[in-house]
Amino acid sequence: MAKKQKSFRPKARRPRGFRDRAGAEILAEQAMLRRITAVYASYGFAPLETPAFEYTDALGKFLPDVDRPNQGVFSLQDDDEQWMSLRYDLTAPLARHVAENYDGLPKPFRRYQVGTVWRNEKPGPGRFREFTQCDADTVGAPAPHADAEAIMMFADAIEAAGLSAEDVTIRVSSRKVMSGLLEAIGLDMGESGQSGTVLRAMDKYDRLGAEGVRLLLGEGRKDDSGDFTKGAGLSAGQSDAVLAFMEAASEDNAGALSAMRGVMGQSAIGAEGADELSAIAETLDALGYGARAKIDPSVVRGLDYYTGPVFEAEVTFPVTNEKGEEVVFGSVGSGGRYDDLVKRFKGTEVPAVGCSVGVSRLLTALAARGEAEAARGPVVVLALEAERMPVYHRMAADLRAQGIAAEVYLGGSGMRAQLKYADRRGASVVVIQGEDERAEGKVTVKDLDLGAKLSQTVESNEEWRAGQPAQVTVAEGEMVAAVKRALGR
RNA sequence: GCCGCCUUAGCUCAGUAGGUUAGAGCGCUUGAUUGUGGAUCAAGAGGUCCCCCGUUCGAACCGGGGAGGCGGUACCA
Repeated sequence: MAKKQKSFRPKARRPRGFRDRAGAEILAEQAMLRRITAVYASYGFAPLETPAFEYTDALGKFLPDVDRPNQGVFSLQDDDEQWMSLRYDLTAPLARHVAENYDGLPKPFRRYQVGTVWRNEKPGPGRFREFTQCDADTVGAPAPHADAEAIMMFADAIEAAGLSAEDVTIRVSSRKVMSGLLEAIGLDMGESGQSGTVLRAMDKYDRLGAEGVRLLLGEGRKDDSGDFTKGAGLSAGQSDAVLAFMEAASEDNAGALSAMRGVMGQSAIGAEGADELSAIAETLDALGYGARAKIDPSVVRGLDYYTGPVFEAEVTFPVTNEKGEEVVFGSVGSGGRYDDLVKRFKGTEVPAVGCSVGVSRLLTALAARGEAEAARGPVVVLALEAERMPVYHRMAADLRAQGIAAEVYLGGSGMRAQLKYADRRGASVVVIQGEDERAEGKVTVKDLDLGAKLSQTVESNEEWRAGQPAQVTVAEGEMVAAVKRALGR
């Protein structure tokens, strides 16, 4: 009773792994999405939207043998007790959509989709629990040509997003050759966790190198932080085979494939995968994508719904965080073939292949290269005399009519503060009509960019005060034209 | 999940063998420079020193627990 009762104030904070975004970042993402979807559309794909929530069973995300959704998806129970989950990718909802509308859709069905997805995982550098994906998929196309097309379109999309061909490598492999490898060393793809451990170890080849992978294939490995990862427990001979397979990657796709075939021996599934990859590589080379997209057995991809070719894109330049530290930066997009996903609903096999561009990560990568464009603000019309507000609004309206973004200053501060405001908004131009101009029926148009530039050479206070070379005073009727000149239009 | 590092003003960071009013730079606000952002000068605002518990006469500083951030590692269905 002694203490003064404090009123409750919630702490203003965001949930972990989620973030606010504003201004330039949103504009950059929108621009990137426009460029990517334009590529998809040019390949003949049509847009589709699906809801953020799906029934958990439609996503296939119930924990094994338990009546609860998997960790990793955000889930809640509807008022009828049914579990719903936020989508964690755009592929599962596509499969549901296709299965639900199967008879009415043209096959192959080609759609692209932009959407937010959610993953209940630990956030990492450039990794969040809410992010945007931009996918394109072809459903009902069994031929390896569809896979080749998906890879080429994927490459085009990333290039359109702003990463040139040299900035990115696309590594291509196939679930089938991985099965072939496992078969060759006497493991069954479906059986136990061991094959999974082997695949995950392979996935780390580019990061840990041959020695690290060998440890993970065998007893296990202790990483730099001192954490121990249990290995797959393979024999030395088995590990040798896996590593030989990994080292099959080379400049030459044909060479890589023949080396992979050598390791896989008699495996039928492996041979099938290699044949498909061979066909894909042929198309990629013929169309000029060979330098960017290479056969590389170290691509694995976690998603277990892939059934055939898989691919993923990584940036080739170093990425640093805001502290300037170089950071392990994962893929900026991926894709592959998933022939069984629609089958879950329909019973019949519906082959499908697609790609997914990680827009948020691409933006992070581009930002890390310092390529964020400074966004320009609107023209700001100063409000100097309260009774003249309608006139200021008229000026702004006249500018908008010419397609120029413009706003009237609506705060309560003086001229100095208004200019400061315009400066912070990134305005290039301000329109000023104070007492003096009004008396003469004129308007002053001030070029802030030019002024800033000129100010760099100004030395003395007098010079600073004296000249305002970056502004012109014109008749009211000339205002729009003067603004256009200042904007360089 | 596991391992490591970190958490002092809006930002970047100092700081003290534990001892009354916790600092700097930048930023911000206001003013000066005959109505003007960016130069210059002056003044000012702004901090539960992440949170809780403990040790102590006394803790931002020591101990324990927790949270958050960053990085690595695992997982990523």
